[in-house]
Amino acid sequence: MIPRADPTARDTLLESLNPQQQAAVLHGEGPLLVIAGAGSGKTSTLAHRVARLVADGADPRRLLLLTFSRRAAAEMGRRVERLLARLPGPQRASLSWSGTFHGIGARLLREQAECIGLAPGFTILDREDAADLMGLVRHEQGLSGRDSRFPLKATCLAVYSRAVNAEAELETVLDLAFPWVRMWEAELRRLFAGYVEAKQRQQVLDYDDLLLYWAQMMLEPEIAAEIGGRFDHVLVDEYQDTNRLQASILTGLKPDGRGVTVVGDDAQAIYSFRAATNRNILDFPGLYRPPARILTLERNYRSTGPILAASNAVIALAPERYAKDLWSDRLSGERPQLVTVRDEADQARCVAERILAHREAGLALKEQAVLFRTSHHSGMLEVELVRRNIPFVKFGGLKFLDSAHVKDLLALLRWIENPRDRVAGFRVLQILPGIGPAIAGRLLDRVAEGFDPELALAAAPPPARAEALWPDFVALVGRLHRRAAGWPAEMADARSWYDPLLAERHADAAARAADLVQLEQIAAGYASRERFLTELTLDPPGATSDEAGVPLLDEDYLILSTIHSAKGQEWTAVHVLNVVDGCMPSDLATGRADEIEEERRLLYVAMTRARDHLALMLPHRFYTHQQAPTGDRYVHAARTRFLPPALLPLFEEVSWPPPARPTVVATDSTRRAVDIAARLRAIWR
DNA sequence: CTCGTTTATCTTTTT
DNA sequence: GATAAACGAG
Repeated sequence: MIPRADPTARDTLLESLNPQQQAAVLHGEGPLLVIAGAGSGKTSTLAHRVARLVADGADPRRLLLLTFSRRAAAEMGRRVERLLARLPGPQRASLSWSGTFHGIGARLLREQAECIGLAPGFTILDREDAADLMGLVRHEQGLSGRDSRFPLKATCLAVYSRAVNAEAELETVLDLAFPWVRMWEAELRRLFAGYVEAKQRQQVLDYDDLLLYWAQMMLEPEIAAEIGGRFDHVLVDEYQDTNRLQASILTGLKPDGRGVTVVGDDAQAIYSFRAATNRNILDFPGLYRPPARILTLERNYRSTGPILAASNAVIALAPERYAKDLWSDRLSGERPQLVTVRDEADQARCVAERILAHREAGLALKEQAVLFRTSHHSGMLEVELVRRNIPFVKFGGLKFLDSAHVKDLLALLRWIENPRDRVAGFRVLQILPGIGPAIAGRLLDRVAEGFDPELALAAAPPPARAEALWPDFVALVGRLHRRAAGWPAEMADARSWYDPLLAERHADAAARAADLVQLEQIAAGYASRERFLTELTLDPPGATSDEAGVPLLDEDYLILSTIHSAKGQEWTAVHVLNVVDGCMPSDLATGRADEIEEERRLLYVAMTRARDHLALMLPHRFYTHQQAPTGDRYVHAARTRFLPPALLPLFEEVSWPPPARPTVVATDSTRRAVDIAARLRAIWR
């Protein structure tokens, strides 16, 4: 039992908080719902609550902190650690149960595997691996080919995932979210059954299984009591982004709501495509007797008055939401800007220039961010930034783990860790020349039957074209299987086997080999092969930058991020790209009213990331990526429907390039000449 | 059977 | 501009 801390520690904790925040921090044992507006100190309040509980004697090892996204989890963990470090008294154990739902789920399942009939050595499929497995089953069931156009493996996985996460019938999911594959219902059902069987046979779990098995496990009264009893408090951040499955996990952990705190903001719900539902927030209070207490944080500490006014106006047009009015006393004369540019190329140039101007004015690149709806929207800007030597880090689109060579090497490790993992084995065997799907399949069958993959492979007739490489490969499998070299030395072993093959397979082998060196360095940071594989799939390196590699932490760099990945973050200056109809709302999401509402909240989230400076970019036309055989390339875009004329007075409208230039037709070539000059100068910089 | 080439289709956002 | 089916040469 940790001794009660003295009351002064408590007082110090509360000092920096406003009365509403203090109420949330001091609230006792009953269920608590905190509705926290953007920039209202939500994370901070939750972190303070944790610290307060510890100051009052709670054992930090008996606290469970859950979030949806990895970034939020990391941020929360950091804040709590900092606060706990400031508490007086002997060194305190740090939080041992803090992370994403998926991460914590993986830990609990690994631990409880025996009790629920799960192989403790299960491996986890990331989304692409899961899609590959879906593709395999899809092929086996004869759903490929024909004159039919069966949905792609990724689409199949999306449908499956949606059904699982929403705890909904396939029929309903198809009607609501995937009407264009409606006619395949029977085949999809059969496919999903096969997919689930394949996963179980191979002892692999996909992301959804981490929640699904966890939720199922919580239905067993004995296990539920044991696990729930480990935690005195369960705190969930970003509750608006949780889905039915996650809500049922929470109920399973703490049926009576004692010690449960959830924090969220329905105005920032942007994950309904993942089956997140605002019903979780709305229904939360009524789950308990007496109902949960509701506290609202409405004071915004982040943004200036004009930025907040514009953001509030945008969200105020949403037909349905929790009533909540954010206010700020951060005065400023600067309204957010609506910057009209000709096209995406100009948008890239303009944003780059404005960012440099901010930096000239003393604002570090790290204090600035560029946000966009989809990952590829930043493509042109990335080119422009590289050209101007502006370092940046991009969040949202993974490249490192997605690249073929990295996946190859990881597949090898995963297959050794779990020889029944067919997706991994399939991939590994086909690295060898002369081995294609058919031979690989046969070899995998042999491996699955035996206990020792080395013996199974050695007994197999070496495929003709792979004959020369075969003995080395079999020996490597044996060493890895027996863990001869130990971790992380096996990583080097595997890499030295793969390196020469890489040279044959790819022209740019040098760059790829460098990636693998980096992977090996990352691997060295993990205690074991199993931990490495699990944690890398659940928490992959989130950022990619240009080929130069991820900048060192102390360097200055600009942040590029999808709006989804930007949630919970804030910057002094924010640019939002493509605030036009077709991008926001995305023309893929203009089907149903609730989809459009989610896009509105997305814009709201983007705008409320800004502290002092906010610019929304409006290119007059933008390039659509080969949408249809109609071949239309440039689309004329209008300002997003979320900014109707009535809201324009809240913004300052500017256009770029400034209209000062005489409007001769030749402006085009003049400006191009200026760009080339800049490029030439940049060569020597 | 493998593997390179050719053709038609579909594309968000995250764990 | 990636993915998957289909074709054709070894």
